[in-house]
Amino acid sequence: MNMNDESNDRKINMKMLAKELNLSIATVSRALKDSYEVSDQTKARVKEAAARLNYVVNTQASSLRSHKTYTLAIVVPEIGDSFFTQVINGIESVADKKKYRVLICMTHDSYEREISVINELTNGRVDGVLISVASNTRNGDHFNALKRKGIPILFFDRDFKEINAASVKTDDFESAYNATCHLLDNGCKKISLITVRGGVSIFSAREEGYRQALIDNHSKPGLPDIIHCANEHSDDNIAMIRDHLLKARPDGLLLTVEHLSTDAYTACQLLGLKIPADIKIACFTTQLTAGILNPALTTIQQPAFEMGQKAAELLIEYLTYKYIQLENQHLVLPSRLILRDSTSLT
Amino acid sequence: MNMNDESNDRKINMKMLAKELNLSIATVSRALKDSYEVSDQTKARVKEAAARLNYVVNTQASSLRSHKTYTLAIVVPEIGDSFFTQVINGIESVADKKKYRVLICMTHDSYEREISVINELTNGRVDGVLISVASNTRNGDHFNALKRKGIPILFFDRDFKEINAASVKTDDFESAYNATCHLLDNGCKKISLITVRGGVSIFSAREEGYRQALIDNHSKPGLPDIIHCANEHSDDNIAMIRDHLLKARPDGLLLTVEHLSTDAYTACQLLGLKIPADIKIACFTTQLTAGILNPALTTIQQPAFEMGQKAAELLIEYLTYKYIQLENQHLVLPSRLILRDSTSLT
DNA sequence: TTTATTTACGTAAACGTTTACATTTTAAAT
DNA sequence: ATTTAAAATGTAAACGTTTACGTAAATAAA
Repeated sequence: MNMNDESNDRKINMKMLAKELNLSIATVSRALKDSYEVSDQTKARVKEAAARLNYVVNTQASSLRSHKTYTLAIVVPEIGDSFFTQVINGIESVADKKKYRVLICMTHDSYEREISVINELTNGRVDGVLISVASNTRNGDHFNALKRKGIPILFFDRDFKEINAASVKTDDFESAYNATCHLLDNGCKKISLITVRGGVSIFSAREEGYRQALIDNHSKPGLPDIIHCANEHSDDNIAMIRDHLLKARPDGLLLTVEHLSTDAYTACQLLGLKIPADIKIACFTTQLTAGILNPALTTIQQPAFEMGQKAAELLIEYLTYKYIQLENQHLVLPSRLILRDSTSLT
Repeated sequence: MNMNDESNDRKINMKMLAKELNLSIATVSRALKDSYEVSDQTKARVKEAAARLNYVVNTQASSLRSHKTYTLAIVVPEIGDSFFTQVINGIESVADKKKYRVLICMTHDSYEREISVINELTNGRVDGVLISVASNTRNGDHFNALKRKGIPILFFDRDFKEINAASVKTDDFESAYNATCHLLDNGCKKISLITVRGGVSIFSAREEGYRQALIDNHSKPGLPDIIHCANEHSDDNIAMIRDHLLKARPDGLLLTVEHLSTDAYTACQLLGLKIPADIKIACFTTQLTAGILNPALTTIQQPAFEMGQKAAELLIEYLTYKYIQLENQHLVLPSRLILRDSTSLT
């Protein structure tokens, strides 16, 4: 590698390509975009030179001028959650095919951070936003601001119902209902729901499914029994669950969110409770490790990857041909109840 | 909300702010950046108006002009891996403080995708790149191209040794050595290493640690015994491990990467092998679920979050004050061996 | 008072694209 | 050969910032 290499490589733009080829910048730009206005021969020349000189378009200049970024924002509470990870992979898989990029943003499940993340996105960095809202989001002004700037929004999994926007969700009510029935069928008399604080609709839907299953099965007094944890893995959660196990003595637990499985298992361990003999547990999660836990965990497995795919397809469809009425699109994908040892008959 | 709101909100830029305030665009720009060239009174007026009108700077225009993006790229094989997730969170935590954003890119552990991701980043989208290389990356031209464009690069965890660049890693040799010794101490006579294909230096370092521990402890013939899996969770891996368990009959396994734990546990289950009675297992992982597996898994826990923090601090330090010689920075952080039931004496 | 310095602002040229519009070249129609 | 249409290219103005440079007003130094 000589000094020439070094200096040549520093910033090669269309102007240089144009000079190299004795063409105007306009023609170079069009050739690179396969415009019908430029001859095949010129296209070939331009592309050859671009490849040879390692030219890569400056997306900032490009989108500044064209108002198109070919980028989708994905806003999630956390990426340390197998569900969101799989959704992201689903989104990325279709985005990639359609020549879109993704910008992953985390809110750390905080309403305030969500506002600032969304506000940042109003500046034209992205063409659209796919979001799973924070559990304590209590107002949708930031979403409306985004919509008013003409940036379409689509909710996946956790939506915010006051906002009129497209959504892709799972059948939370039904799957919680079915899981509760399964626990009842396998002999549970006293099932508690362990869920998280915050007003996210999917959690209330899961709660409703749990309640309805109890009603339909003539549950004993003292039920429903619901406790609310923090929406992150924590020692407080373990203590809270342990106290509940001691006081209420449930023989079944339905956990509404992935990270609660570790806390619930730990609490049972601390008390010497045997799963499933003393207490049966089912959890909403997509973690692959569920099958090798002690004991293997019965899960309500959501179609996370597919959810991401559907969400991205919908949004990109809208961005490409504006003819679909995005706001009216509401998809519901079915979850699967995967039976494992943690709820088996003893 | 009336029609006025709707239309007012659509695109508010510095020009409009300037007109609203009877100032020049330059003064508005400077006021928003707290330049010493503008009076406190004017700054206050500008900021008030900006807040009132929901102005947010167009980062594309800004970085196009200033050649500063205040964005770091994080390039990882996968985000569905607790280690990378935690590193990302570490990076983000310090980036946030220093007013940097992060752009997360996945290579899906493919050399080809890595090239295209890195090439995309040469166009000025980011100020620097933090990367953990794909396991089959066999050439560093794409990294050199990036460096030649003046974009600094820093490797975390998985580096590419032919490239002269900063790195933040863990003590792979020592921790593999210690884990192997621990297995030997607890009675293992025949320990196999389960690792992944590809020429990433951290895997060879872990392999060397394993080898050296065997040598130092006068291991039996037939050792070292090493098998190479695909670098993703797969049924092939399970089959491969099962075959190995049948043929070689090891009484100890050292797993070099997180996702192998599920495969190894599953393979043992299939063969009816009891952990730790029949076989003891230790694994490099940062997963929280390790403690509730069946049985709880002994882990070499890497300081993932801290690694992210250190990496980001180093890179941002360099970007802010160019006086440190980035390429000469090589940090090694110690891992911790967490003893659990999967390797306990029986 | 005059001159020098400091403070606060304005002007205008970039940054690297895209694209409406104009122009030239080539081919087709008369 | 002339006119008309189509194809290929060029010109120049945007997109929304930042910043070098210039200038006027206010203050300090002479």
